[in-house]
Amino acid sequence: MGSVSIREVAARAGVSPGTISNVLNRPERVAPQTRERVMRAIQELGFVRHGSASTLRAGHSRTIGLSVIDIGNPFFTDVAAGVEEVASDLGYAVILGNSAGARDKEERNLLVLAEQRVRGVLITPSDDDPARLDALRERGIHVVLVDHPAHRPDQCSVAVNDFSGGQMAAAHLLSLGATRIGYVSGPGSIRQCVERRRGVEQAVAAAGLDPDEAIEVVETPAMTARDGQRAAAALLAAGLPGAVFCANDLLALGFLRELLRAGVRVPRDVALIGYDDIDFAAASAVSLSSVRQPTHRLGRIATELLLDECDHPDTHVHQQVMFQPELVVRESTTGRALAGRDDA
Amino acid sequence: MGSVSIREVAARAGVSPGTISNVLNRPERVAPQTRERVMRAIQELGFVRHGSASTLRAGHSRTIGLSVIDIGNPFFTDVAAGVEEVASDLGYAVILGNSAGARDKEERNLLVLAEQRVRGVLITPSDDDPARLDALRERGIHVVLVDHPAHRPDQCSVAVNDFSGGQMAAAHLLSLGATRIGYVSGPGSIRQCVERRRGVEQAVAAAGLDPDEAIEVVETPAMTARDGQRAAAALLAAGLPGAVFCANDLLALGFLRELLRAGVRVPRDVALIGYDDIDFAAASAVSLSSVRQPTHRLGRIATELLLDECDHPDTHVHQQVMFQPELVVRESTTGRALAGRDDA
DNA sequence: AGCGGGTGATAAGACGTTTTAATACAGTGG
DNA sequence: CCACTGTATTAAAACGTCTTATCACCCGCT
Repeated sequence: MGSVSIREVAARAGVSPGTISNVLNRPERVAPQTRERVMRAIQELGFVRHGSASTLRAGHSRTIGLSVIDIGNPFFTDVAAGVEEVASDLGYAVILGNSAGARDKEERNLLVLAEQRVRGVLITPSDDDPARLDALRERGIHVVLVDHPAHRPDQCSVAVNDFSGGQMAAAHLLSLGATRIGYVSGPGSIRQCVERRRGVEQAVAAAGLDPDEAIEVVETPAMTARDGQRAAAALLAAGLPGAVFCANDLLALGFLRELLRAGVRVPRDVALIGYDDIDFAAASAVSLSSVRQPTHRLGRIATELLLDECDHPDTHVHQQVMFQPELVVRESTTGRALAGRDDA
Repeated sequence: MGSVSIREVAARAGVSPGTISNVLNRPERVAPQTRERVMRAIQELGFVRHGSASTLRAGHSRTIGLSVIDIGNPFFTDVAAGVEEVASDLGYAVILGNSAGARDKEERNLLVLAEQRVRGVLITPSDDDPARLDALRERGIHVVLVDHPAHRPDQCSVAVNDFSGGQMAAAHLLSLGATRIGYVSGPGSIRQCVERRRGVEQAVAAAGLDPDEAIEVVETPAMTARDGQRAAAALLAAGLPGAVFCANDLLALGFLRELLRAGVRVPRDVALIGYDDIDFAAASAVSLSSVRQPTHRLGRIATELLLDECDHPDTHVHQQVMFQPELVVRESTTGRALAGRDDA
């Protein structure tokens, strides 16, 4: 039942426990010969450092938390993959929390992270309330916002311009001759949904239309394909606009599916565009136009900022990074079959 | 800079530190009135238990590890969602590791988990070598295999019959009149791929064909859509069989995409079936036949087994759970448009 | 009054690591 | 031969919690 401690390694190598610790944490301070001997003892005994003891004494861990809204959404798994790459490279482990859009779940997850004394947290907040995050910061846990611009200059964030993305999507639909746009939004509490909507309104206004009349908004409780299906059913009953913009691709794919099931032709009867440009968007029944975000980079850069903040708190300067999204046009808004991603 | 310790809470509540610990861990042993007072002190001071100190002293944590092969695969995120639900309910946190199919990455992740002194590990091994897992068990870390049947009776596992699934898929293709089947396999090191292939061989033999002649195998380095696309390109060059079975849906979706791009009609020219029945399978350009697995349950049950093993080691009995997969027929093998999942 | 049993709370010693200050030692220049 | 500098190592004190044994107290009973 082998919990080998630093002590036994020390005995085996004929040195003091402190030296083992030095080999582990500042190898350069210990003579090559001793180092070698210690390494061998570690190998032979199968020693594995007790992370908790280390964290307890050192006052901080080599762990960061990642809190996302929906781990079932490829957007977030792409982000997570980017996070994991960087963290892993710098020797940090990642604890993943899925808030599923529920505020209390998010809160529970953050509590767990606080208990684990994570070094920092990457979070896509499920609402706009900064109180919880300030509480973390007061505990000495660094926080970087992901896919959410920081309001204040004393914190890091990495985001993509959602207003602009909404504008692009709507402008594209308008350029196809649409005069009425359905906007399938996620929960009104999610900032991204609100921003994209503002973008739509702006584009509609710029086209000389009245936003109140030209935009039909459907709010869904979450942002899954199922919610998209339901939204489509609702709009089919209420009167379908000739152009629809869904706040993410999962919604759009569900929406599309319901339309096809009902015999609606896309894009002939309805032009449809999603958001995120997840991999599956290009492969759907009618390939889906979308607004692409640099997902993977989002994760990478957020993690780099966070770990810089953790490891070099004195030289670190807070940054609010803002990317620009990119319109990707496919069949669902043009009818041109197999208009694929250029990099595919 | 608020690290409030149990000590300060004790002072505030006018009791000893030991009592705080009791309130936290065995509330029933402390008088309701004192408990109340302590709770208030905890609230007022914003105390958060130091997980590492707790783990160090108690000898075990409230954390489990989950190691998967590809977090970008919806199959695994579905599993992860199930895991997270159960773990969270029982007060456990989940540390997620993505091996990306690489053995050394998996090893690194397991090391991190061992350092964190996780209570147990749920793992879908990326190869069939039991040594690493035995090493974990020797450290007192419980291990449950996910999507991988245990060879020995002294460990828990939750799996789905891959042999049977491969058989189903192949039998289905054969029933359509195919005489030659392409099998797009993932890496040969992955057990699931091998089992499914064995199923295919069995089905082919049962149909009176010679497996060596009737089956064309393409091994891919990983199991992503991109690999599927490459496989399709390869088979297009080498001569496409009239029926193709991909070892998972990501491969199949990529495969499908490349076929359509090349002007091949599905299912008329090629019948195509995938595996896993991820959500996106039903929504693809030509909706994808697949072999459905009870993904979410896989995660839930594996976690229940693991935590039972952790929390009740004396009464726990090891189980090897084996589910049966289910054939889901859609357009890509029948041409019947919009043959959807019955629950959609 | 004395005794036994039960309940609640406490004191103090771990747990395994990191870190600080101290020590030993070899080499160098005077 | 001494004082000094540096380098390599060590001893010992933390870190915050849990836990074991102990203690104080009250109640009811003889």
